[in-house]
Amino acid sequence: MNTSLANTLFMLMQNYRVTIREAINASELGLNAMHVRCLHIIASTSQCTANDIVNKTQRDKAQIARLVKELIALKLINKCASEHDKRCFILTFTDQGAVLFEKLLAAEKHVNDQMCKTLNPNQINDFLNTAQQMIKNMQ
Amino acid sequence: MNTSLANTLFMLMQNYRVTIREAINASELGLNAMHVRCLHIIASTSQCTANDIVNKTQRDKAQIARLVKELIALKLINKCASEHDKRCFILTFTDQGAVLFEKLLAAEKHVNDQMCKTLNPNQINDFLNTAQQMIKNMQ
DNA sequence: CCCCATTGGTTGATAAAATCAACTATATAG
DNA sequence: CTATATAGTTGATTTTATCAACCAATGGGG
Repeated sequence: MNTSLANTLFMLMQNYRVTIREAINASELGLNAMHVRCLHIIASTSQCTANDIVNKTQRDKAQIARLVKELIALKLINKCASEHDKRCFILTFTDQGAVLFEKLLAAEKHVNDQMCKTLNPNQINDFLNTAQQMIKNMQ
Repeated sequence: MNTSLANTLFMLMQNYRVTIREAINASELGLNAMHVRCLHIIASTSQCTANDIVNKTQRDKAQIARLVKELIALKLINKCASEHDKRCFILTFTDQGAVLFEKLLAAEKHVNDQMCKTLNPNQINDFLNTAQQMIKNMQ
C-alpha cells in the first residue's frame, strides 16, 4: 500500500494528540501543545534558553518568545539572565511549574500505558527502533 | 523511558511533514497539508461530500467548506449536487486534479521509499501492526 | 582597541489556520 | 404538517505562525 504508512502515522498522531489533550486537561490551564513541548525542552535541557527551544522545535523565534512570555505569565517558569552571556536568559521551572510538569509527565505516562497496553516490551522496542531509523532515513 | 515514545512520534511526524512538503512542493501550487488530506479523502471515498471530510478529519465544517472552495477555485475538484439529497454536493476530481493527485501520490511514494530504505518488509509490517494496535488502544 | 558581522531576544504588523455562531435549504421522523 | 436533524455557507473572531525591523551583547579580525 502506497499511503498506508503515512495514513497510519497521521491517524496515530491525531489519536495521540486527542488522548493526551484529554489526559492532561491542559486547556483548562491555558496550555496548548506548544507550551507543553516548551516545558519538556526546558526540563530536558540544562541551562535552557529561548534559543534552545527555537532550535529544537524549528519554530519562529517570535512565536517562542511569546510562548515563553505566556509560561512566565502563568508563573510556570522563570527567566534569569545568564552570567556568561548577557543576551541569554536561562529558563527554569518555578516550584509551581515543577509541580505541574510532574503532573504532565504522569498524565503522559498514563496515555503511554494505555497506548501500549496490548504490546509487549519487544514490540515497543522494535517500534521505536524502526521509527528512529525512519527519522534517520529522512535526514 | 517515559516520554521517548511520544518524542519519537513527534520527531517522526515533524520529519515526515517537512520531507513530504519538500517532496510534493505543494506550496507553489497553493496547497497546504489540509488541502492534501482533503484530496486523499476525496480520492478514497466514493461519492465524497464535504461532510465526509468533516467526519474523517474531525475539523470544523467551516474550515472544510473553505478548503473545498479553494480546491474548486484551483480547478482541482468539482462539486455537483447529489440526485438523492439536494443538500449534498458530491466532490470529484477534475482532469487537472486527477493529474495533480497522481503526482502527489508519486511524491508520497518517493518519500515513503526514502523513509523505509533501510527497512525490510517485515520490519515495515511489524511497525504498521504495532501502530494500528496503538491506535486501537486509544479508542 | 575598535569596528562590524553575528547572535539572542523582543515587538508590531500581518498572514494563515481554526473555531464559533447564525443562517438557508433540504430531509425525515412522528 | 410540524418539528427536528442534517448539509453546507458565511461573517466575525480567535488562535497560531511568520515576517521584518529593531536593540543589546558578543567576539573575531584588522
